[in-house]
Amino acid sequence: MGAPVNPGRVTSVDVARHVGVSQSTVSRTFSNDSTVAPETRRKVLQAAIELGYTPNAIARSLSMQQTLIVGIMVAHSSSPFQPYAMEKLIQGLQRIGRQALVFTPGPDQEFDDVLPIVLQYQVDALIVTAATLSSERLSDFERKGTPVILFNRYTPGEATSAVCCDNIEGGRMVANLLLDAGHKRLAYIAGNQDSSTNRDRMKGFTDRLWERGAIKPLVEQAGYTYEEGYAAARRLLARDDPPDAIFCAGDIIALGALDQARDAGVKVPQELSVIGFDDIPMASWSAYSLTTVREPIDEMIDLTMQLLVERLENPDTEPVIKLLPGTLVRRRTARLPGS
Amino acid sequence: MGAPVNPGRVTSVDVARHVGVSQSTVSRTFSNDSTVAPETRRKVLQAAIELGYTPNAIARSLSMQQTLIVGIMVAHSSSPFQPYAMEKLIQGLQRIGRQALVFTPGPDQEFDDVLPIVLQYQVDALIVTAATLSSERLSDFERKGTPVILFNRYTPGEATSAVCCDNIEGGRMVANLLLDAGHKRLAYIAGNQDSSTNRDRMKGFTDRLWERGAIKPLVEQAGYTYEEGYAAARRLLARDDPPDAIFCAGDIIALGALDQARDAGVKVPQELSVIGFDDIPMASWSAYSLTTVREPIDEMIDLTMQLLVERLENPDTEPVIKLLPGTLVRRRTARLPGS
DNA sequence: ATAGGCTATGCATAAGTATGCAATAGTGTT
DNA sequence: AACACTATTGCATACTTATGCATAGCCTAT
Repeated sequence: MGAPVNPGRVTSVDVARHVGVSQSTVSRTFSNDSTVAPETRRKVLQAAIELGYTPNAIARSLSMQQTLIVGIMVAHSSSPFQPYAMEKLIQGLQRIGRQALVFTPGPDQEFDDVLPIVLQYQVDALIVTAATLSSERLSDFERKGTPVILFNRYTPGEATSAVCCDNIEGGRMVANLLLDAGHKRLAYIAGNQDSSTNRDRMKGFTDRLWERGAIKPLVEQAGYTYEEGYAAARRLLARDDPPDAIFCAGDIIALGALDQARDAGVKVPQELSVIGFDDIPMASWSAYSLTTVREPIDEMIDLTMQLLVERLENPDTEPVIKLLPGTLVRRRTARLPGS
Repeated sequence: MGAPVNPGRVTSVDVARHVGVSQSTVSRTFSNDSTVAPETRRKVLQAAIELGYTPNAIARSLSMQQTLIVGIMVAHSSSPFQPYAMEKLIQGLQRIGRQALVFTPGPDQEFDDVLPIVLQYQVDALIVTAATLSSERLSDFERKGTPVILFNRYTPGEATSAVCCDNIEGGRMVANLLLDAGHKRLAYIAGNQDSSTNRDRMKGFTDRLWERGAIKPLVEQAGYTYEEGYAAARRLLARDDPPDAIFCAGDIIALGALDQARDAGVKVPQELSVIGFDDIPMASWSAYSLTTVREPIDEMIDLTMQLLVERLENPDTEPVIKLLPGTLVRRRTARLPGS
C-alpha cells in the first residue's frame, strides 16, 4: 500500500525485532495462554514497555473473526431509566471482557437506518433497548450468526432472546394493591403504545381487575415523559368522575401525574393514589416518595451477560425469553390496604 | 490460518467472483468516490444484495489506518447531566460519520485501568467527560497522535483541547443576581472537589461577591447527587445563622436542597433562594421550577465535533480550550431583584 | 492511420495479528 | 549412545479491504 507508514506506530514486529524473536512469539506473549518461556515473556514485555507497544485490537479482530465488541441500540428516551440501564449494560459488558459500541438514532433518524452500520462493524452481538423496531432488519443479524438480545422488551415468537421484567405480573400486583386499599375508580396512564412494556403492564393490571370483578379502568394515552404524564393526569382529574387511583406505565409519567395532582390541589394519597413502574432513582426522593414496582435491574444485567456468553460460546443455543419478577416498593403515594 | 472458514461470511471477493470483476472494483464501488462505470456499479450492488454482502468495517479500519471510532469516557455519575450529554455526543458523532465506543469505569474500577483498552481499539479520538483523571495516561494518546478532547471540564496548561461552559462567568452571574435581590447571608454547596467545573463555579461566585463587597459565603461540601445536596442543605439550615440564599454547584444538588427546605418548612423563595447550574430537564418541572444557569449543550456538542474534525483532518492543529457562555434561567426558586 | 489522452479495470501488496505445522533444542530412558 | 518426548520457537499464511501503478480499450486530432 502506498500510504505513508506512520513512524510512531509500534507493532508486534518492532517488538520482535527489538528482542530478537519472531512476531509469533510476541503475539503469543500477549495472548497469555500460550507456551512462552518465562524468560522470553519477560524480555518481550520489557521491550513492549520500552517501545510503547500496545496490541492492535482491530488487527486481532480481523484475524480472530471476533471483535469483542457488542453493539447497544438505545432509543431516544426522556425517561432516566434508559441511560441508567445503559450505563449498567456497558459496565456488565466490560466485566465479561467486551466493549460497547453504542448507537442512538437521532430525532430525525430511524432505527433501521442505523442497523447497517452496526452490521459493518462486525459486532459479536447486539443488545437492543429501543422501544420500537421492525424485526425484519434484525434477521440480518441472525443470518450472520450474530446473537441479538432484547433488553426490557420482547417480541414473542421471534428468534431473538430477551430479558425483561415480568410486566404482566407487575401490573397484577398493582391491581391487587389498589383494590385491597379500597379504590374504586381506577385509571391507567399508558406509555408508548407499541412497546411490549406498556402493553404488558396494562394487560396485567386490567386482567387482574377483571378477575376481581372491578370495573374497567379509565385509560389515558401518554408517552414516557414527565410532560405527557402531567398532561394525561390533568385530563383525568378534570373529569366529572375523576379516578381515585392512577397506575402509570412508568415512573417518569407518575412523577408528572403527581405534580399535576399537587398543582390541582388534589391530596396524595388521601384523595388520590399514584403508582409508577421502574423505580428510577428519583422515585425515592422525598419530594415524591413514589410507590412503584422495582425492576430487578442488576439481575437483568447479569442474566443478559450470561445469555450473551452462552450464545457466543455455543452458537447453536436456542433463543430464550427470560422474565424476572419485579418488587412492589411501598412508599407514600398510595393508600395502604385497610386505611 | 487453520480456523474453519465461516461459510456464511460474504466478502468483497465473493461479490467480485459473482459479477466477474476484480475485488478492487467491488471495493471502489462501495467507496463511492472512485471511477466505476455506472453499469458495473449497478451489477456489483445488485450482486451485493443477492449475496447479502456488507463491507467489513474492521478490515477497512486496518487497511485505512483509521477506524472512524471515537472513544467516550464517561464517569459514573448520579447526575442526569452526564447521560444526557452522552446521548447528545453519540448523536453528534454519528452525524459526522463516526461511531462511539463508550467506556465507563465501574464502581471498583479506576479511570486509568480502562485507558489501555481504549488505546488497543485504535480510536481516532477520545472524548473525556469523566470528572477526575490523571492526565499522565492521556499523554499516551497524544504520543500516538490521537486527539483528546475534554468535555465539560478542562485542565489548563495541558496539551488537550477542551470544550466547556464558562463556569466562572456563570458563578459571577449568580452572585450578581443574588446580591441584586438583596440577599445577605449567602452559601455555596460544592460538588466534587477535584472537578474544574466545581472549582470555577465557586471561584466566579466568590470572586464576584468579593468585588461587590459582600461577606464570604458559607461553603458546604457535597458531591453531584441529590442525597448529598439534601444533607448539605440540612447542615446549612440547621445553623444559628442560616443562609438566605444557596448557590449549588449543580442542579441535582439544588433539587436536594429544595426538598430539604420544603421538609424543613423553609419557604422558597420568600425565606430562601436556591440556584442551581446545568439546567437539566428536571429543573423545569413544576415541582421544582428551579432558577439555574443553562449550559449551552447543543453548542458545546457542535463545537466539540468541529474541533474533532479539524484535528483529524489536520493533526498539527494546536489544542484549544473553548469556553461557551451559559444563560441565566429565572424560574421560581430565587427572589427577583427589587422584591 | 497513428500518436496522445482519457476511462475503467485488474494486479499486487500493505495494514497488524493469530495459529497450524514444522523444526529445534534439551531432558530422560534403556 | 540412540531414541522418545516435551517445551519453545519460527515460518508461512489467513483474516478483508484499500490503493498505487500498469494496462486495455476507445476516442479525437492531426
